[in-house]
Amino acid sequence: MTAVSRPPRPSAKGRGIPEATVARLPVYLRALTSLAEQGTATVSSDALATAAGVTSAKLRKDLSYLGSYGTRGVGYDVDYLVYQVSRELGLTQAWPVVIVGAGSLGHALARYGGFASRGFRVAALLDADETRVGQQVDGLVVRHVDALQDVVDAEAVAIGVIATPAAAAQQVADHLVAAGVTSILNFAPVLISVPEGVDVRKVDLAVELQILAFHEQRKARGGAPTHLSVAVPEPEPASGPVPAPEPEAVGR
Amino acid sequence: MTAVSRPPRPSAKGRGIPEATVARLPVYLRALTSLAEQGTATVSSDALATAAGVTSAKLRKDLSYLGSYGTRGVGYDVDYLVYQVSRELGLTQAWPVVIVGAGSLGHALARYGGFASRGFRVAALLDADETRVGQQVDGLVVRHVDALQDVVDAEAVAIGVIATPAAAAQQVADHLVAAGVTSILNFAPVLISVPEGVDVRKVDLAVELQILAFHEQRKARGGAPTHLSVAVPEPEPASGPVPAPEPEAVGR
DNA sequence: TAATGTGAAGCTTTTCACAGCC
DNA sequence: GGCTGTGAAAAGCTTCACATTA
Repeated sequence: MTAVSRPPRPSAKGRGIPEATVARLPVYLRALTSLAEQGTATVSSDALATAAGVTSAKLRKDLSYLGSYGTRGVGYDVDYLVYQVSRELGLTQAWPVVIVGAGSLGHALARYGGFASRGFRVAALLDADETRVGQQVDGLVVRHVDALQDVVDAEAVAIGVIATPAAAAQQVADHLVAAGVTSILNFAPVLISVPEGVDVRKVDLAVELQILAFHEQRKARGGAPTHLSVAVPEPEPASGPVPAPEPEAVGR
Repeated sequence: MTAVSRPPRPSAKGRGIPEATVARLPVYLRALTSLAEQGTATVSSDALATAAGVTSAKLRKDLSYLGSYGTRGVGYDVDYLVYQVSRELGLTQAWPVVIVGAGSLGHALARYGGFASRGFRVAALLDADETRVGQQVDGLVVRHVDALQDVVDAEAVAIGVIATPAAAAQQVADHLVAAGVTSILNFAPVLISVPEGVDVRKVDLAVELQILAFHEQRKARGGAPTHLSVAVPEPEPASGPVPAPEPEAVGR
């Protein structure tokens, strides 16, 4: 079985914040930061939930895993909650991050402003292609991927981002792990396998679009969204494994 | 209450594929496509599950929502399953997509190869900045965002991608919706609100990194991952809403 | 015999609704 | 009076384990 992502067992019985909650904390943090910038001092669970796009019950339950940071009858102190959520997420320091792959995606990531403002710092932008090495990207110089170990050692990098083509992703992941990186954000459209103890998260543009397409198709049922077929090969059921005739009433 | 994303009620009782399953279908499709390219004709749930990074039980359960496309004692016909999953996702046609925002992210998205090969086609790359209009990106010419309505009408675009700065995102979303787009993939780090019936999915780089940071921090507990503090403001509990002294044994 | 398809059990997440506190 | 914090119920998702079938 391929080892991939291992969210530290959510239900470590009692202790531990549910994974679903962890995934929403960054959203709350962004909403809170925005409120703080607008000068809002206090916010109710209702108002914050609206700003974050969740229900107030969910928000309160989520925050309750961190502790009791609100005041009944009043709400939450924005600055204080920003601090608590940041601390919980481990953002009391700027994490150095190494990006491997200086193609257009790597460039875009390196130039992404939300990086610096939200707890991260690009320690290096690396590429295996000599023609890209030396390129200047937003004050950063593309270095050869051979420098990976040096970068990780010098800056105690724990998080790596893979922005290479799919074909190179596994090898890059191996290098990252070997160099000591223990968390990886993978933009390559391929499953990478890593040893126990290394976390991997995946972002796949096509997957997101395909999920949208699924729902879009259901809305449009009948009204063709485009003109004609283009993508998929043939409907041919191959040799003979097709039991059901027409796949309609799919039901359980 | 802000209307945001509305996954067509997963549990429409009996009918309908669970949202969690829908989100994995694209992953299965990618694994299947890869197997097909390698010339594999038949695959067991075990092998496919490994290739997709899930358990075989989950895979079988997921596929069972689509119908009975396997053969007991044998497995699944790869080509046939590719077709069935594609059809379920609505990928029997190439969906035209409009990208708004021709900054480095917009460029990267427009040049993303996985786009064309996985069911989508960039109908247009738009930007509000006149200095970007006319730029050539991979055979595509950046057009002014005023052309949005024309593009949507001419190519029956249903899906839009927002790759603008956060400040412009809501306005762009409004324009997309007004033009007739009913599915939006939002890369801007801000919550956009849209009317009922429009689906929104979000991709936020910083959120993904922050989730990784959370787990990374837990692993490293004790071993400082970097040198010192940089990001967050002050620990000051503000005026007086702090009930708990030290936030440690958070437990329920 | 080998591997799918699926009820049923177990777990996680969400929602409800209200006691408790400011 | 208003709003948080949280048990309890409901819904959703995953895993188990095995009857079923080619």
